[in-house]
Amino acid sequence: MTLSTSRPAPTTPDLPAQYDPSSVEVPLYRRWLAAGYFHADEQRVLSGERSGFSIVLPPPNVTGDLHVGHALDHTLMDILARWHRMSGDEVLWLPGMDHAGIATQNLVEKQLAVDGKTRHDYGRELFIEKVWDWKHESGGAILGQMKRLGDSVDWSRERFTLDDGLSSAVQTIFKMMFDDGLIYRAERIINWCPGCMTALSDIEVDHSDDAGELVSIRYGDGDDAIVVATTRVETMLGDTAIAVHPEDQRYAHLVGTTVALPLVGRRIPIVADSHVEPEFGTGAVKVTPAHDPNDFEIGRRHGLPAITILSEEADIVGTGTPFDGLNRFEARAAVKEALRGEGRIVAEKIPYLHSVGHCSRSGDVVEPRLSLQWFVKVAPLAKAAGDAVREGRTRIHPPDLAARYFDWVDNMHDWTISRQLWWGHRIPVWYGPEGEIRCIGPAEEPPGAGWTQDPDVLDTWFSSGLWPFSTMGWPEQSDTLRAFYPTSVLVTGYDILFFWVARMMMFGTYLGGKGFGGNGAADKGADVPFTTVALHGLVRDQYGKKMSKSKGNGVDPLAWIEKFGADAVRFTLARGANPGADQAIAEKWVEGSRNFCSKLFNATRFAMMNGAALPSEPLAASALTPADRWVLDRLDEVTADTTALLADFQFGKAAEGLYHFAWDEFCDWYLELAKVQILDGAADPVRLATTGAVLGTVLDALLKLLHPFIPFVTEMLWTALTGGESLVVAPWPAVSDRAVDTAAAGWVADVQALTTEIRRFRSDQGLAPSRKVPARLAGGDGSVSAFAAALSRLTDAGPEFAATAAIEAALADGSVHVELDTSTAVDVPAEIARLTKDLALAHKEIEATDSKLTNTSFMQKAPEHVVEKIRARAARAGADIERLTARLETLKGSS
RNA sequence: GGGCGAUUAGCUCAGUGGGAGAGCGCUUCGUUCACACCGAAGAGGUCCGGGGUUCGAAACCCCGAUCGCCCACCA
Repeated sequence: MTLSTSRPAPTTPDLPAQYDPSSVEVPLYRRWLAAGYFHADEQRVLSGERSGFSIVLPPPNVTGDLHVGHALDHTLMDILARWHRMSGDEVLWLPGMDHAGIATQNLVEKQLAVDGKTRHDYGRELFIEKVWDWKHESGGAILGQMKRLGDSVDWSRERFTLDDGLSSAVQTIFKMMFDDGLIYRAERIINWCPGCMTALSDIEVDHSDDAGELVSIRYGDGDDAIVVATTRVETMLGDTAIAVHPEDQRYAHLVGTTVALPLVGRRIPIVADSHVEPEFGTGAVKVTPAHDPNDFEIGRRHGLPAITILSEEADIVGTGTPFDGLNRFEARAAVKEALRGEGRIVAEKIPYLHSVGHCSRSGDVVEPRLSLQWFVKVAPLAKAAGDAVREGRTRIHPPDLAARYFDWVDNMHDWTISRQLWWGHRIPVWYGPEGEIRCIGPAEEPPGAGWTQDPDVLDTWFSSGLWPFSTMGWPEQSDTLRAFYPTSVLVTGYDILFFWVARMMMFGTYLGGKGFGGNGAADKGADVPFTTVALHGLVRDQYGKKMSKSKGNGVDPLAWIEKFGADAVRFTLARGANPGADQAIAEKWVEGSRNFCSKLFNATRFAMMNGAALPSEPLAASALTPADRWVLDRLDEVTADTTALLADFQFGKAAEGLYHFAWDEFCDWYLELAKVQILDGAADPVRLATTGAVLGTVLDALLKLLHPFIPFVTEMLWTALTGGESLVVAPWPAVSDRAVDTAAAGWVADVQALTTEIRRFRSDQGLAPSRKVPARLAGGDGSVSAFAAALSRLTDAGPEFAATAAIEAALADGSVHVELDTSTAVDVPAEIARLTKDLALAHKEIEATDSKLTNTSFMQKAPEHVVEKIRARAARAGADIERLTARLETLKGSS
């Protein structure tokens, strides 16, 4: 359509002709930083001026790069942070990094290996210096990438898990737990990674079903012979017993006797233990207490010795056999060969799929190994962590994922926290000359000569488990803790519910139970580290497949940011984020989000060219057209919906709702109707001004609502539109107290329905769009003139087309209808076919509604609004049939 | 071995008791000045299968199938 040239000369807004995110986003972020918008002020909270809202960023590994999972995680956190900031909360979003013990040490060791060196060539002190050097040079690339994404974190509070303050927190809580008997040292079977040469906790072990070979070996001879099966043949060198079930009659006569261990010659007892399942295999099992957790327990019950036969490198050691020095896999073959030589292999090459543990870092097969390590006694801590969720002090969202959490906290084994590494928090325990042990707090002096500190460091998750409060200054009493602890919400993927969330809950509830460490800080509600956990899913590729390096289907979010803008990447991720559910992403979808940003840009620019501006005084209801009232009502609904959805962490639905309002309603209909009003308004300054004010009002609120999702483009447009300082600190839109105008909504619905019908008619008839189709209104009262004007603009109706046949489209009240003139070149057979099809559909609809309306049980039980809806459907279908039949007869008559 | 989730248009997914939806893709038409990163009109689905509850089921219950994920010390 064409706007009249008689309207006032458009003002050219201070906006470029086309939106280019790359030239806008980086400077905008710099401006935000310079203005200090992201800085949190404790005093505003402590004084009661504002409510505090806090999030700690899940610290990325210092070795890490921004991957698409981070981009999702960060986008959702930023949406919450920006939304709360606009809502008037004092927001603290605290960033930082994790030292990532094994990962980082491995990485630096690999660099040393290039020069043929190992960490031992440097020694502990120098090696750690080298890691720090690396950290300062190339670590933390992700922090720069976060800026590119637009994260509104408070950079002045950036923390690192090895910072002095955090180290002090680690040492403090270690000593507290040590003194409480919750940390102990013991010789246990632990997961040992021969590649990394360190102990691992359960969660650092990935299990996979590997194909193995089950080998049956005969121990003893003659009547005393007993056959056992194993997949780890080499461990027989460390056997110290054979176990059978106590009620297994087959072996009852052997229990209490001994048998010679093949190849070694030691005599080992046959014991009865109910752990053995008589139905499995031969019902007899070899017992290797030093290299199998079950066997260790059996050994303990029966007082069996544990003989270690594997070194830290997983080589056979100390057996006094020729196998000493072989690695475990060589030994497996060699021992089997030797046993075969003695005729002791009863069966072999039996394929057996069984679960094998692999180091999550190096991939090496983990070896269960008896070892002296430090442990956290988990049961009491896990109980408290579980209760906090059971009692609702911490809510898990979505709630069904709480089941997984309980599964974990209710079944966790004691946690191996010592690591045979150098990079990390060194265990604050010293050993004295007389075998004494002393745990040293951060304020204490280390003991003097003759004492040595434990060489091991703590599991990385020990320090990251303290993250919510260690970053806020604990164990010192701090205003930050008082203002912002416990944190408001923890946002993370459900995949680290066990790894991280549960550990933070354990430490947080432990401290909470002790009055938060007894220092009086954050005394209210500080019994949990966060009040809500909002879990999102994993990002997958466009076919729903998990992204991985080996599959080559991983994506680089930065490449997309460069190509389409950070807003586009953020909006795509937000749109796909349904609580706890995985989502797929593809470049095409990012492109779609970019298009949305462009659409928003063009719409705003156009509106500004046509006088869009914030009204200086409230809109006068009397000056508003039905279209105005409709769009303002819809804006209220969208504002209320968006706010409610964000409060419920329904990011995807919130984004979706804004997308459709902005594009399908505001751009597609209101802007088109506004053109009509501007055209008419050329002679009516009040109408012109009102339209500009409505455009300004809607855009102002829409840009605010979208700002948390797409902060850059909205900021640029909003400052241009309103001259305001920044959306970052602009107030979140409120729902107006204006009553919803249902008549206006009906008016617009009618315009939409009729417009669509007329367009379809033209399309079906193959009429060129350049050809005018007249749409004349018949009936109705005076208010119809505005309707007619709107309709004629939207459909390009014109006078050139003379009328004969008519399609009657009834309005809701039936008082107005539209006549289309179709005398020229109508494709009669095609039109008849279309009408016949529509008629059939209408009849089907009548059947469906009739069957309900004549159904007495339905009429008795169905709620009134449902019945009303069905009556309306029936009425509409009835009218359709009448109209379609009439037109069909006309057409048939003319052909 | 235990637990959880999914199955809706070609693809990715919303919809959880009352007329089958969105984005992308596809077909046709259109560069009349906000936007071709656009507009208009369309095509396309026995809502995995089978039972049940209900006036009414894509939705609730049961059984089954397929896929996926998590946990797990069965030699």
